[in-house]
Amino acid sequence: MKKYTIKDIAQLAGVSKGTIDRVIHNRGNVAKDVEDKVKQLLSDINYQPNLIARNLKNNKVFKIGALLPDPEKDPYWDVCMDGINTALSEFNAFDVRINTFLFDPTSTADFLKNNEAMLQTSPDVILMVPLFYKEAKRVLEHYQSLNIQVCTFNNQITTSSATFIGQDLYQSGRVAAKLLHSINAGGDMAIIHIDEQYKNAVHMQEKEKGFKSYFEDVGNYEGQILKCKLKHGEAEDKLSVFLSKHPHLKGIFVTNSKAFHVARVLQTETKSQIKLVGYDLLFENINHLKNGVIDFLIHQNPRQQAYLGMKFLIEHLVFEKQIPEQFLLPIDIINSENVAPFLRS
Amino acid sequence: MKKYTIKDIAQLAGVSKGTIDRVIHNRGNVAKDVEDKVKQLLSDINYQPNLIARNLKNNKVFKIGALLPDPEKDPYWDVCMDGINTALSEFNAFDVRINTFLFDPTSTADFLKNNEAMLQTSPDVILMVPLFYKEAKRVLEHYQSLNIQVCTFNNQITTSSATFIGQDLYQSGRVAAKLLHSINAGGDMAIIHIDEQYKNAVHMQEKEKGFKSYFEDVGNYEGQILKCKLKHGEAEDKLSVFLSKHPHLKGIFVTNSKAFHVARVLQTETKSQIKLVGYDLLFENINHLKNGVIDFLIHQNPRQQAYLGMKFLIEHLVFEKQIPEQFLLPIDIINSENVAPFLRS
DNA sequence: TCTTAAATTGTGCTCGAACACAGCGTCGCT
DNA sequence: AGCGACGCTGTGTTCGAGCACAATTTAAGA
Repeated sequence: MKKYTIKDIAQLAGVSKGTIDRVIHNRGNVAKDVEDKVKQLLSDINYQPNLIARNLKNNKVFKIGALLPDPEKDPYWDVCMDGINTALSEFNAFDVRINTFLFDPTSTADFLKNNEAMLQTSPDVILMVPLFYKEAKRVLEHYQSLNIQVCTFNNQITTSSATFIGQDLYQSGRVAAKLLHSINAGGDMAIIHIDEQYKNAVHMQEKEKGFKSYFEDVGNYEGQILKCKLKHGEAEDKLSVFLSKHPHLKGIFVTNSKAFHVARVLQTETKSQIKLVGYDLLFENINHLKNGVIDFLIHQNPRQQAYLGMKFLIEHLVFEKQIPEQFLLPIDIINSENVAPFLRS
Repeated sequence: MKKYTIKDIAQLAGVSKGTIDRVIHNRGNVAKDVEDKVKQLLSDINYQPNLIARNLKNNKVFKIGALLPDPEKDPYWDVCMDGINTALSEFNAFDVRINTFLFDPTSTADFLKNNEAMLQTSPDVILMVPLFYKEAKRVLEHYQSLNIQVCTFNNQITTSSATFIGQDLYQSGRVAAKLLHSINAGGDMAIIHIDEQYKNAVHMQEKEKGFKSYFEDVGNYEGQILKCKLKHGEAEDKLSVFLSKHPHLKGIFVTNSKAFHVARVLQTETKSQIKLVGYDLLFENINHLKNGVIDFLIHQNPRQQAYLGMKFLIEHLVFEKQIPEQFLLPIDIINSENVAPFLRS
């Protein structure tokens, strides 16, 4: 219960605080028997250094590098900065500085360029969205060799040792399936991938797998599970064709934040009975959620992901806390009635 | 960007650090013109004192009093201690001590007794669940007169100035309504209050109001909205009678954590088509969620409520942060597929 | 003008950890 | 014996804020 200081321990051990300090930091120049005795004492009383005092003395400016997709190019990333700033303000007692670099989420070259720029600022730790698998892998290996702690979020680079913060995508596919199953008596279901690029391929595949696995677990589900890929620009036209081909379709699962494209098409059909589940609280998605065309959205909570990443990194720097290898956020189910508080928290 | 210290400011103002300190803390004994000049300077450079150094010097032990319902009497409260301990461990760099007092959630006398005991420990700030309106109101007024900062959660005492952390109950009723509306083609709905006691009356009424308001907004909803109150002990028998009286019933909304009672009854009916929505991740509720008798649960997140309360209080003590008057948590929708991570986070 | 009280301002120590440096004893070598 | 080298230990300063107390200036009264 009582908090021991180095001075207390010095007195107990009958030596000076300098010697205790040498033992604690393994700085040598301590007689073997004294070292053993002090080490024993330290563990006996479970000595915890006063981190306040340590930080005051060290008086260090911690530098964090952030490498994120540019929200101007994709509004999905808009809220990340909020999360980062929340974490920063929680720790504004400490001198933590951040250098943010925004890359074009469609350009691997821009990713690498900004990564170089970030390296120039010689950050102590790094927060990044490893959007491009191959490039991110190499970059992460580089940081590991430099012994720089990294937190990644949104995308999991499984081969990397960097900490990952995000959702269980397979399970989120199952959540979507369960939702569509709940709100439909039965019928055909469609998994729709929109604007699929190789960078997101793994994402969408995991969700698809989870979705399918749910209906397999249900056991001889009466309807069919269809699949449809749509490319940018032609998405809405192709979708209309797809819908007319499948009149028994009862539910649609869009595997990314582009559900609003589907919603636009469904909206034109009079009295569509097709239920729609998608991802992410984009402005247009929320509008369709409120007017009833989208039934549920799954919230991936990029704000919280960025917030947690920052928090982990800062606590690591300031308190030398260990960062978990992986942190999976809960899968938030959103409908028209509970959406409001998620937009600000 | 640069961090100014008292010494820096003293130099800039051409006085000693003692004078700066007197100005900052309004301790008087400073010539008017010097005071004005220093104050101007402080605001010009937006001086932020180094809270690390302040805490080191003050070296204070902060005492928090906690007054919570006993989890042994109602398992709903089980996870509160987890939340409290999480907050405590996040701030273990500071010397924050907590004295927890558990009261019987069925006894106002026990609430008052434990409150007295807590007062004896002379806490700096207090975290409490003001379960009993009348008694809690008086207690809170007392603390206000003692100038002790209080965080309450779970129950809102609207007349009090104490901070409240919890959910928007009216809105959570709307969420339940929307969910039942989504998973049913139509039909009668029942709001079921189980074990209603005066202490929870407001709770349940708010949820009921929200639930009804949703169906009013839908506009000439085809089914009826029924209501049913069940008392402890006879709940399941009375419910069977109620169900046989209302054969067109399609959905049930249980306004507290006792949905498992309804689930037990529904389970016996072969192929029941009645959908069920309730509250809280109790063990038995989760089992029924997984076997499909309960369709959705609304998570009130008592762990998070307790965690946030502690966090607010500690940040207030340590960093002198202001605590918001009210903090409403998002309303989490839980089904069988996303329940897992909520049990530990 | 001198004395004394009051008003103002400056100095120095403290908190706990980190680390530089000084001190001291022992040993070996010439 | 004299000398440095080395191993070990103790001392003192630093970080920034807070506060007690010393020091100085100013005002007031005789």
